[in-house]
Amino acid sequence: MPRRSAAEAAVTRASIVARAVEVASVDGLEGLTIGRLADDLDMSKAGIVGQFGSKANLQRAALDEASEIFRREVWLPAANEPPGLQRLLAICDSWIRHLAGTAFPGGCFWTSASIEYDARGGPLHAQVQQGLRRWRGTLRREVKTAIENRELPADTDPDQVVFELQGLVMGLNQALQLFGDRRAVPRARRAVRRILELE
Amino acid sequence: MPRRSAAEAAVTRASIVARAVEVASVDGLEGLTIGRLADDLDMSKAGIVGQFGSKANLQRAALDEASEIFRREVWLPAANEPPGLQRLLAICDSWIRHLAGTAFPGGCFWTSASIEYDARGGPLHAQVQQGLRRWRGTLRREVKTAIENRELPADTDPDQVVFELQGLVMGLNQALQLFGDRRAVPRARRAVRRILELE
DNA sequence: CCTACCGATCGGTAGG
DNA sequence: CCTACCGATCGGTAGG
Repeated sequence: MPRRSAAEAAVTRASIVARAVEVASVDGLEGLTIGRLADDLDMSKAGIVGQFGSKANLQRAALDEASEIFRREVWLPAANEPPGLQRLLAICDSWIRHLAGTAFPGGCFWTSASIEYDARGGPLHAQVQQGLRRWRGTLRREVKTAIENRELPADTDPDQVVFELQGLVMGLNQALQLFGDRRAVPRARRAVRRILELE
Repeated sequence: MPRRSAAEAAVTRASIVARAVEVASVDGLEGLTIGRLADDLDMSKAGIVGQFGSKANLQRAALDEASEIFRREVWLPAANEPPGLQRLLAICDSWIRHLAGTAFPGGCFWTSASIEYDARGGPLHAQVQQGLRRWRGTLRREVKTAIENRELPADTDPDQVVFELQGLVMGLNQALQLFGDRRAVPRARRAVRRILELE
């Protein structure tokens, strides 16, 4: 018999994950510790371990939650646009807005996770790789549709565009987080138009 | 009286720093631990602490060494080129070669350090910020010279170019490290030409 | 979800 | 640069 109802446990779990996302966005997923989380949330370490079984599961849950936030802030606002250039531009718009906003105190969660696990093995490496690979696929699909729609030049290379957009966003994140330079936001918007050869 | 000569101590110190750079490039500067380093080098923890005084000093030394490697691999090969577009292109060339090479097992040291400290306070935040700010200044100077030389269009925005180049390199690092995608190297070269409007 | 506890490892010190 | 040691914290378990 659990000491709390399933509903109460779910609320607790959600609050743990929310705090874990905040901490990880600043200190990294490897910087998460169960003890600090317990302290922040005024609960015992065992209470946290009991919910997730292990630190690795907690990290996975935090990455899943960050994923969901990204989907909500970046993909969903663009999902209703017509496929092709219009949706691609909407995605870039909400993507830049997402980075300029306050979703994560430590900046782009995926960029951090990518750097953290790009040279490390383990399950989190695979999860990060898979998430980013999927996002690249989403972008590539829209570029391809835009080419088919003749909204972009026929000789556009979708992989080149996706590559350049991904880098752009990482540069924006650095300018905003490391230098606090808000001028990077209009620069990023301008770079999007240049990458798509719209100016 | 030291137990070893100053020359011996310097050799030891250099070997510690070299290993610290390797470890930090994979696990981050925060992932460095004195104990692991001592193990890797078959020496005692006290031997390491004795050389640096504290973990923070060891991290600083590792970042300084990474800085020196960057200077040697990226700046020096371009330093003899005439200022302006030619030197800028040489820098981009050696920069891309540096990232595609094996200088650091975990990929671009500065990108990792930037992500690690962009939302954290402390002395390493300042050191990373200063190093990257200086590099941006170097790039901007070459862009400005290229404009004065009429090698780039008069309406080129140096800060825009620097911003885009910096992002490009971060994207290249992700493609190479997280995805092991060597096709990103020619893509990066092409993106340089696009950013500078040379194609 | 709590208290009480485990062995391992952390950064660092004392003293030679 | 070593041995021996410090208190603090790590992830995690036992039992309620």
